[in-house]
Amino acid sequence: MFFSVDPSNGVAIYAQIVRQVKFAVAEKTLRPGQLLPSVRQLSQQLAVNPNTVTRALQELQSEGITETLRGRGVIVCQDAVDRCRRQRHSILADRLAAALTEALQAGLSADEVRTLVDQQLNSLDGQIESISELST
Amino acid sequence: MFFSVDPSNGVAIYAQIVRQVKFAVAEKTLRPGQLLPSVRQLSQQLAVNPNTVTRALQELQSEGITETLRGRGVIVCQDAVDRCRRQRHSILADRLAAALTEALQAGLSADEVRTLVDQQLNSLDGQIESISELST
Amino acid sequence: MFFSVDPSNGVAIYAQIVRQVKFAVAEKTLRPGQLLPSVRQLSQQLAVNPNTVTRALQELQSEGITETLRGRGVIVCQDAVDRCRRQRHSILADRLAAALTEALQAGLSADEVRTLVDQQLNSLDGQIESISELST
Amino acid sequence: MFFSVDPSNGVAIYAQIVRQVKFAVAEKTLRPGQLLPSVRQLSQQLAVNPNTVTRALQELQSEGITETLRGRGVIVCQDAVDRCRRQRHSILADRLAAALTEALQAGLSADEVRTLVDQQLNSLDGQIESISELST
DNA sequence: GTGGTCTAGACCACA
DNA sequence: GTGGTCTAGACCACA
Repeated sequence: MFFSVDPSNGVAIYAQIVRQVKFAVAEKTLRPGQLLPSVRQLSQQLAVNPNTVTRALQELQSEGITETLRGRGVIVCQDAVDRCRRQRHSILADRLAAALTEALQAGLSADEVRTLVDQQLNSLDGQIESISELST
Repeated sequence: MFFSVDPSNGVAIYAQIVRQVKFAVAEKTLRPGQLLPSVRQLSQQLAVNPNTVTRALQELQSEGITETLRGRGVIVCQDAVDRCRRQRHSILADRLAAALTEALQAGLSADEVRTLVDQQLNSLDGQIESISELST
Repeated sequence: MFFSVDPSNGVAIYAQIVRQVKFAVAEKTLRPGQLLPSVRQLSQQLAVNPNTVTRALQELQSEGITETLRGRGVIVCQDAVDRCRRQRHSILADRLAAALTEALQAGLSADEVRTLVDQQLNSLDGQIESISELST
Repeated sequence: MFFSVDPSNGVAIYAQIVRQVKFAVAEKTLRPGQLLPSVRQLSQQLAVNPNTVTRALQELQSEGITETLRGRGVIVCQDAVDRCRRQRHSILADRLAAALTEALQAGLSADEVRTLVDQQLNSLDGQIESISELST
């Protein structure tokens, strides 16, 4: 359903997985107590090595977002939603801030940046809606 | 004068340097024929290992943006401005698009993203102006 | 100098490494700011795969015991000593408690256990002293 | 009656079951010819998957401690008592030795270890007596 | 030289 | 079927 990974976007693959899981928990697409897709499923779906998925799950577990039930799978912790919500905002804001800073330093004015953002939001918004529809 | 590097922003340091040089050329802050700061100066200014700067200069040279004058230093090529202008737009747009896509996929609406962008532009704009003034 | 690993003692190898590093920090054999042996050195010294060492270092980093200096190595955090001291006691006590519980449940009396402990301490004490001397 | 399992004590669950059966035989809590509790009973009592119990029984059978009577259940072999007694001592001593070695290597003195052992024996001893009473 | 990331694949414990 | 651990080895960024 919902995870995707871009090997060339500068963020480590395992970190992209970590972020998307947190986002899904914040969004309640993934609910406390719910089983994550298995390592094997995820690694196939993302076309990524199982160990890379495992690395992401280790990180999530060490942050107390997920919990392992031996032989059953990995579930979302009861108290993960709040933590994920708080992190979601700062993760997104940090990344946006980095991109915007770069644009301003590159000599664009704030207005030029706003225009660029609007263009992109319009085109992206359409794409993402259609992706969501596809997966329905 | 104008370069800065953020080791934790997901983009390799040498790539950040490459981008900033291209941006400066596109902006005419750095003009064809002009000498770049030396590897030593740059590495000190950025608090970065000289090899990392060298790596960036190799990249710029292989893309035909800069040229080495033996015993003198590294200069911007005559025909680099156009190429840098074209690249600037796509580099910034790609990075913004990646950040915006992530925000939309994380469940924010286009309007929420626009609000976030505005907040950040306002705060960043102030900071960057004051940085520019400092370096004047 | 000081790390050793027993692949067959029921505790995962990476966890044994984690514990020994914490113990060394608690003991001040390893001091804040000091570089750990490199992954390659440790993996050779312990006759263990480098990835296993890396796994241990990830754990230590996620607990805030160590910190990575890119290209330089891994150092002990300034505030790690207290945390390691507190953990050392509980790690040792937990493990001892498990072994002692097992002995009592197996039908030994408290006195029999004490005798067994004394025998072992006497023989072990000698061995460990001689190991320390060897490495001097 | 007497078995208990700790999923987080570093020893595989099936191995904990094997050990406790051997201990019970050594103690004559479980006598030659006597039927063990059924796989279902044991797995319920220990809150463990039946396959894990089965795995333990396979191990016991392959060591000649128990024997299967088709349609009746699993009984203790006639000659198991001596073997279990011999093993009990070495199992307990090995595990204690490992825990004590770790404590000494972690920098505790033999006296500090003895004190720790005494504290624990006192508190454990009480607990285990009360458990035994409960199950009477 | 340093650690970080990723792939490929083995074997184990548990359900 | 599930995840956990470990090995072996590649390639990258940075010092």
